[in-house]
Amino acid sequence: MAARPTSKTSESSDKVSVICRALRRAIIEQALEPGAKLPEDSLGERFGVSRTIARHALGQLAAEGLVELRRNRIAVVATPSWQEARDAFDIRIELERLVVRQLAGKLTKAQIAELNSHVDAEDGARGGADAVSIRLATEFHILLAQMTNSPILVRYVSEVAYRCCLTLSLYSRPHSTECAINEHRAIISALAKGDERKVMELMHHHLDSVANRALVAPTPQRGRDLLDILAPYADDVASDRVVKLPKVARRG
Amino acid sequence: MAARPTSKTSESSDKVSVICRALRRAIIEQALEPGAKLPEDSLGERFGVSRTIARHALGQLAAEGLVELRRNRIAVVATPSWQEARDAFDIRIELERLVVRQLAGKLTKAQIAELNSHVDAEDGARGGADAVSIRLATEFHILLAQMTNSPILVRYVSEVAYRCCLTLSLYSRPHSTECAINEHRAIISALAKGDERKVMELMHHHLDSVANRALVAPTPQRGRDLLDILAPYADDVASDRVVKLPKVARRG
DNA sequence: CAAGGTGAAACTGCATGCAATTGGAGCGCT
DNA sequence: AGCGCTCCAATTGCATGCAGTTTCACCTTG
Repeated sequence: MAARPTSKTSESSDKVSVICRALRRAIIEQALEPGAKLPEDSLGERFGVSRTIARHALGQLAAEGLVELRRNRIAVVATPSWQEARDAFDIRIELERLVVRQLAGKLTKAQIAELNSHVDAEDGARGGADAVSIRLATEFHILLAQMTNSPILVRYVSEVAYRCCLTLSLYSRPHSTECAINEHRAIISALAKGDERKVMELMHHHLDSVANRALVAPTPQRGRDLLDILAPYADDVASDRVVKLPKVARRG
Repeated sequence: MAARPTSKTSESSDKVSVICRALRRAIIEQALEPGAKLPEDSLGERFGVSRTIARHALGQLAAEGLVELRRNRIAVVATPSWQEARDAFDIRIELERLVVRQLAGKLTKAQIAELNSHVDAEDGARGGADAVSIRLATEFHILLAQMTNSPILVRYVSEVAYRCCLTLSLYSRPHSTECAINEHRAIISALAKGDERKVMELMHHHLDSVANRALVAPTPQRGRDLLDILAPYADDVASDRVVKLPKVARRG
């Protein structure tokens, strides 16, 4: 069970994939906030490709849930509801428990070293920008998933982790990354020991506490803006077209 | 918790989405076998759209893992390895346990009726084509997922279920759908009773037995064709380009 | 007859062009 | 000012065109 052939369907060095990666990163580092507009033209211009390609990339990202695509409208960075955020974390917990269950006691020394050095990097970035810390923390989980050698699992864990990352920028308050790092270390050590139960419990607790720390409250009223609040009520109206709102402060 | 707004990012009535749905269905009903070629031109012609659209659809399906896309080559219906099939089922088990856990004891009478009538339909189709039985069985699981009102969960369960469906056509022997139907009924009844533990156990057992019945053996030799058998050996060669095979019977 | 080379057809990768839709600034009316 | 209307720039939806790559039938050669 040393090494399975790695890639197959995903992410070659297509221009499309390049743009996807760039946007994904920009989104999880919060350079692009939820709701940010992503016009095909501008994207194409910025990346030096035609609209066709930019459009295709947006399609992929929409499939991953990072981007919202509405017919005839400018694509925007996704703005998951609080409930969706919670759902994403629930799914993530199950998937990552599966990851560590498969990994417990099966890691090579080299892999453990790789994990440790990643956490060291997380540690080193503690003083820097929040965005980088978040990205590194996310990448730790993806790194774990990759060690299962299961492309499907990698894909799902990555996707759901990115989504969670996205929600952090919406609902999170300034957080201390410190304990998360310690939890990462604890997980590595339990993995090395091969204690399956323990590591699953650790991962569960880790993600659950991240979720609880991040997703502060059901936010009954302080949703992002009017549109979000009214969205459910719009179901009765013909399409998803809201009635027509008086001018109101919108974020850029 | 009556009804959350349904769609958002996914599957409007784009031409692209239409094609995706059509192909997805064709694939899971095995009208398109794994390995079948999907040239953009032909697709476009058949669905009365341009290559651009067909291409975009293929991109989406590739993101779902139903189609394999290799640069400059004709897209083909995915041919998952046995290991990937097993991985898919493992993930599916976790996801669907999550589904029924969320659903236990929370279904309305109408929903239970809907589930029952679906299983009746499965029952009715027992005499007919295998393809239809398989599709209906898969749709039962997707129906369950939809009742969670969690779009993310719906998406992942659907995707992974389709993938599993695909693997069935590769590695399955003629199977009896009968017991699967009974298991579906048992799940409904446990859901209605609200017995969370029981229903999770039932679902686990159900999927596990489907997987074990389907994924017969590591299939050391009887892979689909020469190319598959040789694929691992091709890793040493420069790219993924196999050495050059003597002419040999290929399907198609 | 098998192995290898060759050219045309098939196909993909990508850009561009055109029609249709949207959104928002500006204007007039109250 | 507030509200509604109109019209134009911005933007998307989609088809088509061209260049580069792959595939495959056919032909040549040993």
